[in-house]
Amino acid sequence: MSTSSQPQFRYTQTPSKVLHLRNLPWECAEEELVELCKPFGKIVNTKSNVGANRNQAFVEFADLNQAISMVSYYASSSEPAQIRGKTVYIQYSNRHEIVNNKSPGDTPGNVLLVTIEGVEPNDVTIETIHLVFSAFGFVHKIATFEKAAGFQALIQFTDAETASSARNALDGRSIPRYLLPDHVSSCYLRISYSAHTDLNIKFQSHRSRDYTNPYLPVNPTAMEGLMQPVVGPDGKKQEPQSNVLLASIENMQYAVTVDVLHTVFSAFGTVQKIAIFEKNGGTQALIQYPDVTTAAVAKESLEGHCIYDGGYCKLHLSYSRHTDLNVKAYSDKSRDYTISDPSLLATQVPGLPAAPNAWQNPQGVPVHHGTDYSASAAIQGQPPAGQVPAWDPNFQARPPYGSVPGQTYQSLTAPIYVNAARPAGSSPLSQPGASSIPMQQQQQPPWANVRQGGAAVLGQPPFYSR
DNA sequence: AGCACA
Repeated sequence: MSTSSQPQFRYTQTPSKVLHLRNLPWECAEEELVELCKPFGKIVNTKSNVGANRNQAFVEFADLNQAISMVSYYASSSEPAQIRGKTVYIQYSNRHEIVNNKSPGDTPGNVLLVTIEGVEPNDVTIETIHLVFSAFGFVHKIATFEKAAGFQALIQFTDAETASSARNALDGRSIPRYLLPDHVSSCYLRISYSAHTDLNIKFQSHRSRDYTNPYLPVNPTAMEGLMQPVVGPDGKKQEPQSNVLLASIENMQYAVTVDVLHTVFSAFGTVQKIAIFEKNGGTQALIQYPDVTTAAVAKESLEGHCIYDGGYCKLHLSYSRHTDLNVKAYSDKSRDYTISDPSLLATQVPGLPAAPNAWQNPQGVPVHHGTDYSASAAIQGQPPAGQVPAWDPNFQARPPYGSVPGQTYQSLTAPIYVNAARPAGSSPLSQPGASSIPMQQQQQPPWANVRQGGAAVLGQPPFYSR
């Protein structure tokens, strides 16, 4: 009898854009896969360290013919495909695309995000970190900070290759015992790539260093104790005030855009910058004011209130530890209103006064994480030429506020709004057609109209419904 | 040396 029950034979596999590579050398890097495969076409995705032995990988070409050309070439070649002198076996994968293979931290860059596990921040000095990572090349800058994930450091190398060698050598390893205090038994490094390319270090301090600029001033207040919690009159700890507010948005039934936040928070003063990001499955935003006083007023006025009536998009506010956000001048998740020249909006020239403190917000800065290898321009926060973001075309498509009442305008991206069609009594706070939204810009945002079926509470900040 | 669930 034939063995027809076997699922697949190698000679009957159907071609696929995705190739399955096995017998790879130990810890084969994605760069090595790309080197091997890119002569045959454009690689749009990879997945390495697959299988029990982590010695298999997948490579996806842009075009089926490119995958066919690679398989065909090595099928008839006298020299087998090799990486580090080891023969690599190549077949068509039985899938036709690599799905969601990469977390952002796997996209190589010159800056590493290092989480130091099992230690208190004081156990590992910045000098120790510098020593350990200098073994792989010149360390330009280091910024350390404490996050929910623990004690972390951003370490900037000259290039992605140097960073990669450090990551490959140190990820999962411990800092040598003799560099640690006696009471620390183990200290594991978890290393991924940061999306940053250039850290902005303001001061030499116990938490940050710029080794490219020895004349950078030493920050007297950046030493111990700057961020000690303030104790209030009731003895409770109060978080230190800041000009930057952290807003958590609860029950977000409607999209909350940068523009929505800008209008809400502009009621209390000039909003300099906004960044929206996802954290712990929820949506959060950072809103930067010029001063602490303005932020404090906004916080007190808005805490617990809803952007939309009916309990939708409820705001919870706290003070951020940030003082100056590093955000893209214009993206769907961030805005820098301090850049006034429209030509700068598109290019965000590095080194402008308005682009500081890259290191302060390693997780909050919205960054495009493309799986395409050509996406590096976006990672650097600079839109490719010719792809200058435009204002939402819906803005222009809408009639000015106060046009025919009752007329409905539908947007692809927002819930349906109806001009001034708010049911009487749904909110005692805002009057139809008498909005006092303090507009900072000429553009007419879609939500300036009142949402159908309930009064939006935009526009009269001191009286938001709870 | 033989197919991924993060």
